[in-house]
Amino acid sequence: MLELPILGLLKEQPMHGYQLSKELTDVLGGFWRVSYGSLYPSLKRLQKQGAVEADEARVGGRRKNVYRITSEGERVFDTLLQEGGRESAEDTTFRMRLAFFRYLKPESRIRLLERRRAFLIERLDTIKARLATASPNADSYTLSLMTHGQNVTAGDIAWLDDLIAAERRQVTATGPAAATSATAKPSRARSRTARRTASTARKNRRTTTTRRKERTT
Amino acid sequence: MLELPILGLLKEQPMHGYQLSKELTDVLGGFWRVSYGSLYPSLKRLQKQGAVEADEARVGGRRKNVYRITSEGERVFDTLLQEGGRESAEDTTFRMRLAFFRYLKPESRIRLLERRRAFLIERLDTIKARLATASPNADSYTLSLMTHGQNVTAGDIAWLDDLIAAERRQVTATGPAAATSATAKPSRARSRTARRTASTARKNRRTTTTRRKERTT
DNA sequence: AGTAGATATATCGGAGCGATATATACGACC
DNA sequence: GGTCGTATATATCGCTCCGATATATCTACT
Repeated sequence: MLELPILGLLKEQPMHGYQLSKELTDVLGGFWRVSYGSLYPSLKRLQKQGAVEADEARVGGRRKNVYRITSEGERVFDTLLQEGGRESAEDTTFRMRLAFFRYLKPESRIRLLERRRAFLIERLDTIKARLATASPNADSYTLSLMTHGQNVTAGDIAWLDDLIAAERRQVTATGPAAATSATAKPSRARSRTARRTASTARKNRRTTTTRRKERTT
Repeated sequence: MLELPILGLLKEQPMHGYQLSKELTDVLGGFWRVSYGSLYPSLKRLQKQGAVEADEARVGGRRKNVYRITSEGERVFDTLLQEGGRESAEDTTFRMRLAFFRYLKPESRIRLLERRRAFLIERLDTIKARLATASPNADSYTLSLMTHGQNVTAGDIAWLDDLIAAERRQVTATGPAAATSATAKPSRARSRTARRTASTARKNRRTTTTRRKERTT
């Protein structure tokens, strides 16, 4: 899954490995920090797969392998952005996808956000069930762990609800049939339309569909 | 670090691999789910290291390797519980430690809680700094990711503050000089003293010599 | 008798990680 | 002028973990 953010960065401009390692740290907002032991093998895999191509450059006596994404790579990127991904790294994978959400059409964004939401609801239910049954004889620290996990999960769901609400608002505002915004992003700089997703909302969640449960905290 | 929860469970009672895989899922409150590809190699490492010993049992025609912790294993457990651990898995490692906090003295608990707190404060500062500098030209989703990360981290810190306060209250209530370990934890750890005398008495002769690899069969 | 599912151990290939090796470039300090 | 520390840059080693899969046996139901 490291392939996803690598290709995502190479979509913006060709880069060499070291530069990628720096920018990859930023792209998820400071979590994540890649290791060279992951990055360089990953680049080789992508190269063998035909998703990237390397041009050797030389600045002074210093060698650089400048990678650029191919059309095959673009296809791989689209696939990774929307599908698959191992469940064990679900949280990380979701963050990676979100970091490149600007390349998705609003409907796809909503689909992924709701898939993630369903996953978290399931996790929340698991925790609740466990808390309900194992409560009497459990260790107090484990109990605290579970309660905290419940709160965090509920908070994550509320956050997703905000994101979903913002996307829906944007779709209906732009016109439900238009939806072209994914194709022509100039660079990583924001699209003005999607800009207020994070800041607004918090008041009018509870959209149209069957939402209840959570919010307990 | 999988060794920590394995030894922690074996401290309570001897178990075979499959049983461990079940209980390991519980021990962290439903997060974590171990894989056999982690568990069995991990058990072999522990065995080679002398931290656990296996007794082959047979129920009907079915073979079981029942593992029991050694005194060396107890020492390894204490070390793992208090020190080291890779930074990349910091979150998971902390959860594992917390799940076995009952084996620590209150002062050690407070020390670990505050170490964790310092780590999270640093993470929070990093996020804040990043938000302050990269704010104007960043992608809105990345921004949202960082803001949410900031909130979650702040929540974690508040949770830790509660845990620390609870520990301190308990220390001063019991008497600052008393500090007898687990101090009235009703939890799952009871009745271990009797069992431990039996098992330690049994293994004292084996410690220094003839560690003959493994008990293959 | 047949089969579905739980119990039980084990290994394979692959991916990520921390550490480390090997260079070059460049400013700072003495 | 030398050299020390830091940043740039690529690459690999050993290890752990993971998902998937193989191989059995036992139980329960059909």
